[in-house]
Amino acid sequence: MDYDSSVPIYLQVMDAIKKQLILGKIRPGEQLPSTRTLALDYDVNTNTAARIYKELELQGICFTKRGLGTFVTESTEKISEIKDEMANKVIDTFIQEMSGLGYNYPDMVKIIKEKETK
Amino acid sequence: MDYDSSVPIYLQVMDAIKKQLILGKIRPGEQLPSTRTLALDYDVNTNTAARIYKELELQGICFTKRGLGTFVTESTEKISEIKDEMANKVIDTFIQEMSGLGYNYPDMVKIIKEKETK
DNA sequence: GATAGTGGCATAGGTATATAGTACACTAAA
DNA sequence: TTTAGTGTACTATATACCTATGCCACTATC
Repeated sequence: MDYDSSVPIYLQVMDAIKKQLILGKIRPGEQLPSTRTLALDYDVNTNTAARIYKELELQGICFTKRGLGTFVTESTEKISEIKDEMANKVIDTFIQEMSGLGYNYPDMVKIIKEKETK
Repeated sequence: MDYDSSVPIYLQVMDAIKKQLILGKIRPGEQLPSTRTLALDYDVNTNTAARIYKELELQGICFTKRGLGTFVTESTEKISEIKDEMANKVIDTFIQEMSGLGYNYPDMVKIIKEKETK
């Protein structure tokens, strides 16, 4: 995985995991890799891996059983909630940025449709 | 100005200045505020203000006359170049993020049109 | 009980960002 | 020449992030 040096790594990995959850590549209730394995998978330090799970737990996305491992929430509602939340953030950012650059809604729609055909 | 703590301040101010340029609020060739004034305006340190102009100069957006001040480039082509560059970055990021969340082009268009009516 | 695998914690060091404060060099105008 | 305003440079400090390393506590299994 390539990292954008202007964004903390732990946030980028968190987003990557959340996307896997949203796309169904990780199922509800499923056990996540151990912190040490995650560290290897994403080429980060074990402390960073631990932080990733800790923050995801704060967001209600996973839970931890000490001595056993870390597991994804079983709540499908929570997962679709996360999806809406992430999508809204992306959309709002896009609209705000484009407005700031002088584009209006029809401009945005037009641009996206043009991109589609390419 | 409110700052997003997850993005370096100097980048956020640079973007703000570039937007003013794109929207015509700053004219080609116009003198920019002094580093000390910029620091006051944006509530940052003088060193950070100096860095902002230094980085903008690296991007060809402004130039400095020592002892006189910092001035915006007179090239209108450069300015429209910057606009295209910024817009393309925003658009590509949007499309990539939304695709990663499982949305396709028609979805995106639909969402934006919905936002417009609100 | 011993072992392996899990999360959790503590210490230390490095880098980037931002701040505070000070000082210096250049330019134009009084 | 003096002054005010400009950019530039330097040191020091603080914080966040990331890494490296080691150790401890819990759980399941042998």
